[in-house]
Amino acid sequence: MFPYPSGAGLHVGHPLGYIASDIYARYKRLRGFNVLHPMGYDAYGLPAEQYAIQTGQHPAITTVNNINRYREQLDKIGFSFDWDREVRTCDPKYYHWTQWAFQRMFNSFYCNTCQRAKPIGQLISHFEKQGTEGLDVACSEELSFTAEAWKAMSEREKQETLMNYRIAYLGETMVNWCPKLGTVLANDEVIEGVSARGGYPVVQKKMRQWCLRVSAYAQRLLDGLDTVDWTDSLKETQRNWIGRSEGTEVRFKVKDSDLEFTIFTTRADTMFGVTFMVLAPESELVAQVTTDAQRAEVEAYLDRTKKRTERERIADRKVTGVFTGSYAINPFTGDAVPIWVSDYVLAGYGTGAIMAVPAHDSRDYAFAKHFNLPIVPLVEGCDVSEESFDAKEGIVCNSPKAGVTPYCDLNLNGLTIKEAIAATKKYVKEHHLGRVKVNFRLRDAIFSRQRYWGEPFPVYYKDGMPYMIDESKLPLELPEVAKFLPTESGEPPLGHATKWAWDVEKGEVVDNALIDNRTVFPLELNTMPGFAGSSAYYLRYMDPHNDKALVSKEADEYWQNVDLYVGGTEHATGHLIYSRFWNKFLFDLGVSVKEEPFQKLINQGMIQGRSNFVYRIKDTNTFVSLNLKDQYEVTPLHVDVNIVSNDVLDVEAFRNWRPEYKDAEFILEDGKYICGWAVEKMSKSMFNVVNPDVIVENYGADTLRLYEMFLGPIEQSKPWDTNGIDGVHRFLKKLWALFYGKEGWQVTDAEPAPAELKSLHKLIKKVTQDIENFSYNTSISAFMICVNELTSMKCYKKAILEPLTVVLAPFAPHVAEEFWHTLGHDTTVCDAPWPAYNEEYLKENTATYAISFNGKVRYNLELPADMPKEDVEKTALAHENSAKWLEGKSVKKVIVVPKKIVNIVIG
RNA sequence: GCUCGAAUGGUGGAAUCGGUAGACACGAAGGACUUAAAAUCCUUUGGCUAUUGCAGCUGUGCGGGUUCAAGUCCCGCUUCGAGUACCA
Repeated sequence: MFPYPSGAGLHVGHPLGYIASDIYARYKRLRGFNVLHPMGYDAYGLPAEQYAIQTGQHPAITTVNNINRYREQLDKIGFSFDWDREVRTCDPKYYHWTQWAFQRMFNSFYCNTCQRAKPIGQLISHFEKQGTEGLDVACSEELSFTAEAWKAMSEREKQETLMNYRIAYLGETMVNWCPKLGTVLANDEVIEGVSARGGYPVVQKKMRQWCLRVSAYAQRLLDGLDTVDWTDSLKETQRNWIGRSEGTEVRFKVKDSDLEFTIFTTRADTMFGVTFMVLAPESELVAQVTTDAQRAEVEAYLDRTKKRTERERIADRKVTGVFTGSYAINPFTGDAVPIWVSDYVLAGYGTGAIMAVPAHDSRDYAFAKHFNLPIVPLVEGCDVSEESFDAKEGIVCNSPKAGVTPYCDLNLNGLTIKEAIAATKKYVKEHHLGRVKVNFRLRDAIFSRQRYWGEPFPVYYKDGMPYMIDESKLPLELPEVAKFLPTESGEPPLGHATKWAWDVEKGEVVDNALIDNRTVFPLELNTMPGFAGSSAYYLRYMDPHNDKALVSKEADEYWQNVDLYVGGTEHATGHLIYSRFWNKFLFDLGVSVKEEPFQKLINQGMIQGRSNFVYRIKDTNTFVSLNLKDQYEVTPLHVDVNIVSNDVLDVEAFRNWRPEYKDAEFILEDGKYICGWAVEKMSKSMFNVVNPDVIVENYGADTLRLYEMFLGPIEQSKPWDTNGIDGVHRFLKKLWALFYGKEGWQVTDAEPAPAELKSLHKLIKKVTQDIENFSYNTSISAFMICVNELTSMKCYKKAILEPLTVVLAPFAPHVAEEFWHTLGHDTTVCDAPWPAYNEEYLKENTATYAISFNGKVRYNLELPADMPKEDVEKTALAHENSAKWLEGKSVKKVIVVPKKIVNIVIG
């Protein structure tokens, strides 16, 4: 995953994933593969713009500076990136194709029957021939009109109608509005009611916004997860986010009225236990069903809920609601049940109306208890006096109730819940009471941002409706503005641009003054969100300089999709959903050859900071060492980890660190000041940031690479602790000592001994297997063992060191390169072939068997390695040591385990 | 609440199919070399009891179970982490 180049530069945690993929890339190259290992920058984003607002510095300048700093830092670590393929999302040559894809989405609709996107022209001809008859397509709302009605529509009406079907569409939707940031945010950019960036409050607001019909792809996004090699937990996160739910829609008539409305339920089996209905406050039905007697009360309630922000609703989950005065007729019982309004029903999910079955739904139960509504249990033997019975298991009863004349001929009594759901679905279908329906939690993505630093939309407005500028005129470049803030009239920052109008005839951007709404029209003022540019960048790497297409057919067919993608789990419900959606759309267009963009995904863990503390005695400038601090009243204070070594404070450095500590006094233990420590986020304010540049300067790039990998499994989050780095650094020095003795270069051409070959081949085998499993930390252990063995055997023979150098190359490329030249090669180590290991060398002559009795190991026995199982058994039983364990007992059976264990079971 | 994952020495972590738990590394203790320091090397290092009996017992969050054999499998808990949350 390419990085967002932030102003803080890289800390030691950022390169982790890049080191892991670099090792894999180098390994695959050594095995003879053509590897595409690229790098680029996700260069549009809020921080550069916020910085611009504060300082006036143009975000483009900030961004370039940050990129240069990133590049400098990355280069120090020695990555084998193919920099010729670098992409930057803010480069017009790049966002040309972001805009292009958006236009294609605008000009497409989603056909549910064939489960793919199609050109909007096909939809128009369908309308011309038969209106909406026989149409099964993704849409914002179900429309129904005839061919004649379509033809009678004005141009504007037609455009409005098409909006309902386009994959990129302008929609009037409830959005997450962040007043502080002055922009809307996507669902994944809001966490617990506040913005992910900055933590500012977010409110719900209705706005006309560009949206992407991601929901149309919900089923494919779900199914595709079965075809990719990702961790189960990440797939599970995406499944939850997509939230497929199979259920039934049922129509309820309103008593004494022509009105009817539809509810969605996954528990069709509970139709006989409905005791009231609930509408979402935002539902249009509320006004229609409210009786005059209740009107004042209902309106007061709506008013109150509107004022509550998302955050307040989360924080305070009191049961609230109001009766509308109307009743609905249950189509299964004929009963009239009251219709209520409550904010526990969401307008955005299902139909915005529910049937309440308090006996079997905890939320309905709480509501019923609060307003004293009846509760009818429907499962044999369940107790609903204290809480609802939500489990989907048991035998149905009371459906219908005994002794009541049946209203319909459906009887669910005696069925299991599963059977009852199926039976009800069947009944609903046959009697046209509703339909079987699959709902998804996944919503369409809101695609407009009221910001400056993002891709401009290639869109102009005519008669209030959006039109795409000609595809051949792309890219539409981001204009200059005087200010990066919203305008006085509340328009986005692009409202400040003076040259931001589109001349259709000339096909170019012209001055706003020329707008005449005949040939010159105003351009869109919103920009695209961060995920626009980061959704298809991997395709661009395959063919980065192509100005005719996002990617050529040849390049795409050659490289296909990403074999190995490395990045954090924090993108599970953002980038990794959008990217999959975007790629599936391009797949439908025939642009991408693979339906899933990322075949294998590895989630690298976060590197946390390891903070150090000093303890100041209250009201003094005296600091007390960790293990003596309990004798005083102390305040723990963060101290810069760079002046602490193995938790021992450099007292002098501390006095010089900040002026207020110049005269600090210390209470030491064993002559040292020991600091406390804690694992926290790596951040400036905790003084625990470790810069990779400093590590490279002190130990070299290879030590940094090795240590980052040695720290633990890639997937795991772990604190950075510079202390352990000496271990891997020592390993490199020992290896160096094999090549260069005290008298210098000492590699010989002598024939290697069997023990030396064994050591080498053990290493090659282990490293080969480990790299394939991304278990780099254990590989490095294997290197250390091998080098220790070779050192103790004083083996510095070329036949051993040469293959060793090659397998080391992915991990420590600089050192390996140096050795490779020393060994007399004028090629680079990257061109070497990966050495094969020979099992012959690994074979043992003798094997040590652990002889155990009833699972307890008692003694060891040396036997020839190729001794047959039966002979091992006999020898073990016959051995003199066995006699004392067998005394007075009989042998029940003997088990010889491949791992050289003989277990003798005795009675 | 629901879903998923994890728990192993002072620390990071090994243990691939159920087969001698603690590889490798850090830290710590002791020693060699050195005027001294750095660097390097050697020894010890889960706990307990021994240590001129060189071994024994115990031990992978807790309680059970399966098995000749469990860190690993099964059942029931505890704690921590991640995701998600009036989704009907």
